[in-house]
Amino acid sequence: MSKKATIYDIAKELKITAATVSRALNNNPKISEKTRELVLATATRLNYKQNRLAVALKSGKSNNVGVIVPFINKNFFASVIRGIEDELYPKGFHVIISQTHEDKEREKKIIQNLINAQVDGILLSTSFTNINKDELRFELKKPSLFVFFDRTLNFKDISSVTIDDYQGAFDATEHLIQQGCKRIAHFDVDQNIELYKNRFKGYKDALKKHNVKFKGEYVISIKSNMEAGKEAAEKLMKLPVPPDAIFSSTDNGLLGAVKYLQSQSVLIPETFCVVGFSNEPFTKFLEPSISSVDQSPLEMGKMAAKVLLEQIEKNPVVNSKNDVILPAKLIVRKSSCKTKKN
Amino acid sequence: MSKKATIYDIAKELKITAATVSRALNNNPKISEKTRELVLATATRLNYKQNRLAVALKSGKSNNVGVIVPFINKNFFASVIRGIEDELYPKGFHVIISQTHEDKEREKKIIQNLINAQVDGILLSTSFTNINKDELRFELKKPSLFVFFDRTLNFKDISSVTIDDYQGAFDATEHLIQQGCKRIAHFDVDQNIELYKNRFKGYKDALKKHNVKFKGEYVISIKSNMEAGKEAAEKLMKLPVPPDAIFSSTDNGLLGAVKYLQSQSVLIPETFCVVGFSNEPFTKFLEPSISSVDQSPLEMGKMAAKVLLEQIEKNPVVNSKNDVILPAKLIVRKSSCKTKKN
DNA sequence: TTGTACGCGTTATCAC
DNA sequence: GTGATAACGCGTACAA
Repeated sequence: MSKKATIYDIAKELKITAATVSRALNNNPKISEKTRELVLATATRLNYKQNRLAVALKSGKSNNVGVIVPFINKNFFASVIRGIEDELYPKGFHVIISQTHEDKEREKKIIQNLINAQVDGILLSTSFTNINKDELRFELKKPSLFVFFDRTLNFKDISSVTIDDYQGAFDATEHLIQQGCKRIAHFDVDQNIELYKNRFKGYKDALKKHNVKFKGEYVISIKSNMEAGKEAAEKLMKLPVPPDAIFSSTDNGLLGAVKYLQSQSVLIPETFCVVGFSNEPFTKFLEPSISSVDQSPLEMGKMAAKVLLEQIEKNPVVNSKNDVILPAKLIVRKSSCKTKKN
Repeated sequence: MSKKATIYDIAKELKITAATVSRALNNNPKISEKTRELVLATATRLNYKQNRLAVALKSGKSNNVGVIVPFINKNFFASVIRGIEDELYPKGFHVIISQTHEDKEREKKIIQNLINAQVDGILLSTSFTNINKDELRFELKKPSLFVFFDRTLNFKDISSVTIDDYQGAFDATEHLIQQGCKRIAHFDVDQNIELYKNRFKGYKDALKKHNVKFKGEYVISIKSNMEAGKEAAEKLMKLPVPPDAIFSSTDNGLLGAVKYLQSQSVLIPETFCVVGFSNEPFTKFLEPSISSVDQSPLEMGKMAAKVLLEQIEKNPVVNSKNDVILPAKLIVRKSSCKTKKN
């Protein structure tokens, strides 16, 4: 019972050859009913388990897919991975997780590692710090297949799955305007990141459409955490003409701002409205509940997995780029409803 | 550039043997400096990547570890996995994630699958629904190595890493008593699960220690979600003598209760105190902030990984069981501080 | 210091 | 329908 049984053991047991056993196990049509049953029976008796490593080595397909994220214990990424796993597992793929910790060097090493592990593809949400496209570019040179999700880099031949950050930001800002807000501030995170650039653009365009004057001092770049949001809010409220609303590209940053405003007895939403981005779980439970743009992480994960599978199947003939943009959905809650409740 | 380079390709290039190449690549001492450099140079030139599949097949070690959780997109599990990955990745292991969706059959299949994939070990937080120990028992019969975490089953020869649920519950309850609460209710989840049983026991023993009478009608079994907590709170408040505090084994359930109590204008913590379990992120941000017992998921993940690694190293000689119990830490916040602020 | 030969567990291509 | 053999990529005794 100590060693794992192989097809060879089964063969010896039945005085047949390993090839026959393999055929029986794989439902090869050219095999007699009798031997098949015999093989299957002894297989279970010996507690035989197919060695996927050997199959992978032989076939060149590991049936493993690598997933790279900055951190796994962040609601958004955890949910994306959930979507990926839900899509991939039923098709016989395993998901190998790695975290970059926002470290560019680590990201490179992880990619190397996954390629060494012969993964059939890699789903990647790249690190903020990874600005040097060319280095990554080198890694991405086949033979593994990549798909970006959420945090993409703009390569000509690599597919990506994102949400419509521009539209989401546009809708959020327009909603604030329609609620009667006149001076809408914006929390930005990093204009080097495509996704934050798009949100900023959506914000600006919504202002323009409704003839609301854009003011540079209302836009603050912050880190995505409470402290930064708090400081930013403080700065905003000390302006000669403070804003009466914030559209934030980060829920976490907005949270700090909300806490600060409440500590200053600013009434939300009566005199000040806020909308965030990401629809983090806590937004629903706060008092007041926070409006936010949902990123449908589960769908994103599923879609990214689907796109990858397609490319794996048609590999390596076509090099078709496929950029999927999922809709961003504004979730309106109390924090942005001056007019009535919700 | 299309096919992956192998040690054979390097050998041919240099008119030496694959064996020599292998030695050079593995820093075998018995090799000339010259050839080593030559090999290394052509290796990078040909963009050679070691095939971990082949190494694994040859050595019998895949350097992959399977992790099985009910869902990955739950803060607790995501954080445990983060801990596992943080511990394992630097040692050259990859983490393969699978989710059971609380489905017992799926759990069995996943274990099979991981064993087929030749993982070196499995870290498992078992499904609620998996009550039939004997079936799982069958799967667990070597040669793979298992370690349970958080949701354990009581096997005589399988290690586990948990937190001290009993102590955490005891501390939480005692804290409520010390705050002056006289009638402390308890939200239980499922007494079939070891961990909830221990929390219930901690609750009871704390009451006993302080001579607070235990009342059966104050204990309600609920699902771990808001709706269930809401209903339970409603039921409690309609009792002839309603409680003045709740110690809940689930933060999510408690959240529903809090929302209900607030809707009924019950003052928390002035006239009603609550303490939860898990220290979910939202507990910190609510108004009032919710006291909760922290489960240190990161540490749990790291510890589970460590225990597994130890067993992998001494495998297969000793079959030493190692049950690690991490401390549970009560985080006191506003929701349970009748006396002063926090 | 390097080459030879073999095995890890499977599957595929020939034969018979 | 089944057997024999080669091959996937690598590491390692053994020999030279």
